[in-house]
Amino acid sequence: MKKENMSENNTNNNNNVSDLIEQYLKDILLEDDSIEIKRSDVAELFSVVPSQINYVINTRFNLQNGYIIESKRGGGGYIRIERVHFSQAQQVFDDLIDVIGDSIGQPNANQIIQALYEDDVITLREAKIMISSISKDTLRIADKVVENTVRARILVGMINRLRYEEGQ
Amino acid sequence: MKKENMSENNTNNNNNVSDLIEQYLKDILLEDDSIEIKRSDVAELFSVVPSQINYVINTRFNLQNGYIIESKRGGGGYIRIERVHFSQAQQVFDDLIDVIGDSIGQPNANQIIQALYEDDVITLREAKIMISSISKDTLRIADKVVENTVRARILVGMINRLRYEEGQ
DNA sequence: TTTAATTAGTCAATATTAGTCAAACAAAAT
DNA sequence: ATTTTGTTTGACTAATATTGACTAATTAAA
Repeated sequence: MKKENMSENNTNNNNNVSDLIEQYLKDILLEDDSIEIKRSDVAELFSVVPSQINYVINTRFNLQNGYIIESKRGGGGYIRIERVHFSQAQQVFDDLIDVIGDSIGQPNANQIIQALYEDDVITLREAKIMISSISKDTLRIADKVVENTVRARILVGMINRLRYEEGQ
Repeated sequence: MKKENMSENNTNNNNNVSDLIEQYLKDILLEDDSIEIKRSDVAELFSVVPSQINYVINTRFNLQNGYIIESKRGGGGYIRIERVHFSQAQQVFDDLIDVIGDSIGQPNANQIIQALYEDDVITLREAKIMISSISKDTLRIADKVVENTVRARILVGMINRLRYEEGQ
């Protein structure tokens, strides 16, 4: 992972608070793979409204950037930012997701899962779990078009989950 | 028996008393499969009102989480928390499917998957695949009622798959 | 057997967080 | 100059935790 500055400014005359908050969080993440913050604390530290923390997280700490966010509301609530490590097979995942598109039938979906298994990306048990999750009998959606749409989403969701692992 | 939570694999420094009580009870449960507490004692230990113990038990020690609760009022009353071992009892698959019914929200579904992981019925990776398959963001079904129905079917489908895998 | 004491359960009000969304504003691009 | 994109703000929403008044069950004492 590089930590180079995004294109816009190597010139540090940056009075964009969101960038400062981003840098603040990334500095802490240099120490640890995962941090927990209290939204209101960070907001106060930078004198911004709490929802700006959400903005920073949504724009700079999303999955594409290599972070997973978890949070909890209520007393003792928190936002956790965790850095993830991407697996090798990104291109394969991209291609598969491309093939799936936004609709896929059960036979094709099974083929894709089978291929992942044969490529040692997933185990046999994982393959079986995935197959059962998208089977026609499991979904039981009357409208074929909707069924294929939902199946595509589930399959893409699971494949996206294979992209990364937490921790080191 | 895993002690780390899937979503909390790091040092967790939050000030939420309910979480502390949960951890306190789970620490004791590491020794024994079943414990008996006196509600008022635990409440006093953590300086909370007694009914908060009920809150902790209801939210963290329900069947979905792999625990059975029994209690008795009156003099010498108690609350017993008993850990259920999923892998030991086919029956529990039935109970889980019963709990799921034909509709389930994402938080409850995640709890069930988490419990299956903690009881070594599924691996961490399998748990994460399952969670992503039923997540709100994956399904993206506008109608909440339909979403919960589809989620229930997917989860039941996957759990049934695990049942047939039993005994490798 | 009746009553008192001793437990746990329920439920709703309140408190404490984080999330969403769209409007206002600012900066960059055309 | 205008349009497009990114940032900041705050009103409203949602989730979770905490508290306490009231209820219910059980045992102990009168």
